[in-house]
Amino acid sequence: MSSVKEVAKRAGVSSATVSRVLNKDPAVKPETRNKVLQIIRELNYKPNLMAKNLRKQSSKTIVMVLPTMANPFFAGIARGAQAAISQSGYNVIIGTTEFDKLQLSTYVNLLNTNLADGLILVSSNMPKEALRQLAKQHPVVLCNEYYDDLDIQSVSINNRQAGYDATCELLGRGYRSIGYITGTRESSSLLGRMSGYREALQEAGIAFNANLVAKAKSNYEQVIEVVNSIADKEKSIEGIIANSDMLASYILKGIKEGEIRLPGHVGLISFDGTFLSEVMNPALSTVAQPMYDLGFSSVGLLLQKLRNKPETADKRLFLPHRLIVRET
Amino acid sequence: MSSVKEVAKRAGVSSATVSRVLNKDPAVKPETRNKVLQIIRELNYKPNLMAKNLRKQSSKTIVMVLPTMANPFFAGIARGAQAAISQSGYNVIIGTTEFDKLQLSTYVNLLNTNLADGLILVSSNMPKEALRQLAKQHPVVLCNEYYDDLDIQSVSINNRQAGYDATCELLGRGYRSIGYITGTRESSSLLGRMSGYREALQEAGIAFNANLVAKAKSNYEQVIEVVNSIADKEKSIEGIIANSDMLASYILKGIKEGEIRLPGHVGLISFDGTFLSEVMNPALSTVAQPMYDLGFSSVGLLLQKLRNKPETADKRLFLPHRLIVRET
DNA sequence: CTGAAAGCGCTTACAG
DNA sequence: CTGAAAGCGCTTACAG
Repeated sequence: MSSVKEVAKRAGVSSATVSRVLNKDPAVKPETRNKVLQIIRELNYKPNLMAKNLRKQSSKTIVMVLPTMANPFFAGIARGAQAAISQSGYNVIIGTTEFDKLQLSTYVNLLNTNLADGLILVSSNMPKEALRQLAKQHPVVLCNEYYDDLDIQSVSINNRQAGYDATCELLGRGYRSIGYITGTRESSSLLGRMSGYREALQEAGIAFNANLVAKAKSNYEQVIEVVNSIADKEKSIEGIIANSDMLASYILKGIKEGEIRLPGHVGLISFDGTFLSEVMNPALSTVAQPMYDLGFSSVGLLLQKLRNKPETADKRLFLPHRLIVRET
Repeated sequence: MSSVKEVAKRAGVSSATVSRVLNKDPAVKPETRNKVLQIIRELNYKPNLMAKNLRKQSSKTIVMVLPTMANPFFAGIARGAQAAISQSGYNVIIGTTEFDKLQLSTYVNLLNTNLADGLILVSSNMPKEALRQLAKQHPVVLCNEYYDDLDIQSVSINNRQAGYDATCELLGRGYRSIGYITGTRESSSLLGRMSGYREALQEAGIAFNANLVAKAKSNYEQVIEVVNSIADKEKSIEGIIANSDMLASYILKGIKEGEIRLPGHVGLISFDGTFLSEVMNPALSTVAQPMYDLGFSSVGLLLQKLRNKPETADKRLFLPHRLIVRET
């Protein structure tokens, strides 16, 4: 493995000059530059970026932490992130917590040990205080979640509006008893959607009914159980909003298998708009999120921070969602 | 940000001693160690791993390159990889090529610039010669693919056997005209499966019919077109093997939408066994691959190489697959 | 058991 | 336009 030193020796110049050529310093005389470039080619020299990064005090690496890759929604966000980073000169370490709180510290440690320059937290349920502390010390961008009282840049859809839109669709079909199935995580996005849900109900003159709302872990058995328990309590249920395509796909399967006992036809709208929603039978009505753009923008905003560009005015970036009505 | 130097000063010792404490050198006197550890806690000192890695000439990072996260099969492999790396002291950069050949060089460059120590190529279609060169210079592990004449460690299922098993299942139902739909990529895994397919046909006394085999890009329209073109040529088609759950899900959708014109009922078996196969309606029969273990083992083998452990005897690790017969 | 010194491979302020 | 020297923050062979 050759080094600047070796290139320098062979080119008859100093290491400083080689470094200048490498960094496209225009001050270098053309002849010198060409000589150096030729030697670089001859030796097939590649700079050691660990050394460069140490010297420059930057790892040129960012971290994106997602709950899991098992949900295509998050996989879509990761794709957007990859695309955004690809020509930037940065690398991205994509990590998942798999819903295990301990894991997050692993990734935060990358910041503390100078292995990463910034962090994107996707659908993180990190406590607000911890988040505040973290963002004080390192560049952080939130994806999908946001806190009005925290000065952290975020990217997401307008969840209140999205919840409102989904509910209105079901109300528009004449349904008055509408359930809401969520995952087990408390989150600002869920709160937003729930407030839109309540708002739409209120406008329709329907009282909020806590019996119609329930949490389920993201596995088939739990979802079946939870939907049945709602249906048992509220025989008149006509519609269900599922907080993700994954949840909705389990519900659909449960209905088909006869394991979910619903009183009759029930309208179903989910969130995310992954390919799952297209491919299911019946095809899912869903509030599509711009997964790719969510990931892409998150990276864009973080890079902007890292490069000390003047920040965009808004601390919160809202990307448009889109209600897609299909068969459910 | 504090450094070993600062810790050393405050603890009244040299940097060397601080470093020894950090690295759990047993030679350090207990009193000294405790004093140092106390200062480390007081200052909340975290070592700069860029510096450490430069000195140790290892990035403690590996790269896993996958075709895309959009396919849950690859997402499953990534999950296994994450799990395997988590307690290892290494980090993994997970990259996707999104079927763009140029992208791969980005990740290979991480090796050349000392930003990564080793590489896992998942379902890579890198040309064999390039692969040989690469593996000469860097630790490489292949996942899903393998080359008998290349001395590179690999992890995969036994694709010949898997193709054989899938075909036998359809033959066992009495079908004699069985199609095979693949993606557009040439690969050793596909060749393996095809040879199992042909072997099973031959054993059943059925001549191989090239009209029944076709490639499609992984998008709905292409799959519809390709399946229809086979069905047009071979009116008697009774069974289809799809090279992935993704392909099969498009076929199912095409049938349901009436866009695929099949002569009658057709048996369908896919590969992978992602959650898609469970959740589709009808539920897919599939040759399940141990996604998680494929990712996990790939990382395990690469770490073994990096740590200079004596390598396991076999260059090829075959993990078991499992035929799951559901509704299709 | 511990320290002084060298060095990993870069970059850059300074001097000329 | 270019070089000598210092330094990023660690680790380790050597000496004592």
